[in-house]
Amino acid sequence: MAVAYERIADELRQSIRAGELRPGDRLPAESKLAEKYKRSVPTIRDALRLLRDEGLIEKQHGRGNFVRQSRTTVLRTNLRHQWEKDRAREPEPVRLRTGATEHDTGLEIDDLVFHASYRYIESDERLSGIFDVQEGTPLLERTYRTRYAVESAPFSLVTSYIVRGLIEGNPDLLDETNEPWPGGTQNQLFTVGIELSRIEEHVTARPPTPEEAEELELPPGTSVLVLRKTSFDTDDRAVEMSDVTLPGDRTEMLFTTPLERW
Amino acid sequence: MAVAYERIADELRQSIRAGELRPGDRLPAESKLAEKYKRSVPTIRDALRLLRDEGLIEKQHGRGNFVRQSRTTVLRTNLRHQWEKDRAREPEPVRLRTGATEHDTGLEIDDLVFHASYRYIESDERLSGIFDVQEGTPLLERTYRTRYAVESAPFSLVTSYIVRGLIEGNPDLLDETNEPWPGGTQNQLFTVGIELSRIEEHVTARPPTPEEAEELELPPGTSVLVLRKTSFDTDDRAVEMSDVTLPGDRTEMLFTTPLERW
DNA sequence: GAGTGGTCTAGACCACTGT
DNA sequence: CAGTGGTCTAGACCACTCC
Repeated sequence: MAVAYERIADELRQSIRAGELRPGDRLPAESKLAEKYKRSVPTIRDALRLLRDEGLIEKQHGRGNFVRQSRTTVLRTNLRHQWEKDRAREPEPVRLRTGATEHDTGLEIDDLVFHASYRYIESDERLSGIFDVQEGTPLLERTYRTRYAVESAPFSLVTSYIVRGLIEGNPDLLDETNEPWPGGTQNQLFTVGIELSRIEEHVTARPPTPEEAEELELPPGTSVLVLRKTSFDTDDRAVEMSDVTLPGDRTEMLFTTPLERW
Repeated sequence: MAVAYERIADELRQSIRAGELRPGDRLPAESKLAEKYKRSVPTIRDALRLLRDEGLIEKQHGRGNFVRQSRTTVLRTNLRHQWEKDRAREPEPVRLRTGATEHDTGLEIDDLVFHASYRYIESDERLSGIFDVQEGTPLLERTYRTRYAVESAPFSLVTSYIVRGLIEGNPDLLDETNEPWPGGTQNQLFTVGIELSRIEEHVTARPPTPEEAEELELPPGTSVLVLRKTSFDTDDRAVEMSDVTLPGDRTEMLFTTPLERW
């Protein structure tokens, strides 16, 4: 026989799955549940923690425990890369109209709030391995935050690295006040004569660091998806790398792999 | 000022990150930590739960709290699809030699243990939408578990669906005792004249259900990666769909997107 | 059997929310 | 202000591991 807090969690889980408790509903107060199940409040809290870790409920200090609503999910596809490449050579008015994120999500530019900051750093061991340069080589580090205008938490944290020497031919690329750059990184690279041939995306999931949980407003128990995107030019040289952190509870990724015909 | 259990967690986290506590090391007993920090045992346990949710420590009943070792991670790439397609028309001796998982991971067939079971079901609303068939259409449901020979937990739970009518031309495909089928699903489809043109993979992360946590031996607080793979034939018809559940703490996925040249 | 973590009690007081 | 969850105490007893 399962222990008390598991049994209580089972009963509440059942109520939620059966729809007796609907998304947004408040659960009875912890003290009420303690009376009902004839257990102490800490035991009730153990049961509720189980349900929270399963993503079924959400605790709100001073208000109660609520059945969770799913947040707006963000779709990210790998078709965006070809789309962005096609767009990179279009004239500025076309590039201004929409970006890759809007292309993926079907949103308008005005629905999104975007923030960028630039920093100059020197290549460390990890980045030197990726870009095949000596340690200490000057890099441009670009940090991006994107969120819905109507929500407070960003849905992606992006840190992008690029070898500074590659883009110095166009001083506009070194100035963060030019962000958001119409046409994105592929257009930026196009202005210095670089064409991409391939994108690699490395995907893992892990628990958030406390800092990530804070910034993404992640409920405890939620993972982050970590995507490392590396762009290769036509000489098969890594020219740009981005670390992308995405909230696991509201991100969907779609990868399409075409196959050669027999 | 942070509360007591957060402050204790911070100190322990710092010890782990600094390497004073190394992977595999046992932490002092909870009662010892309670003495050291002059707090009650439940407060110490709150601190340890934080670290467990961050994946830094692992609790072992009756033994102690241990700094976590990372488990063997499993790499899954989308290059495997083209590789599997190329292999599908090879003669059986070639197909027997190795499978897509071994191709991705660099392992030998003997390193892996594989289990399959078949079941006949009728199409529900969701599956009917994917395969564009009427509800109630007979489907073959195939369930797969794959694990390392030296570990007890599988690293993938796969449930695959296929419209039965598509594959009835080859009765061998309806018999689970023929698994593992050399050359995989793409070779199976080849035997009934089906060629794939495209694979879509839909990736999300979420907390495991209690059943998944049990089967994958996931420590509490770990997410699962959920991959829904849909295979399309040369008429752009969905011919096979798999739900793949992967442990988030030991799975890496690599997606390569080739770009058309200017 | 000694030592460990797991479950549980019956409270106390604090912090936050909404009226 | 009343009601809610958050933190914390100081124990008790149980279950598991290892010697």
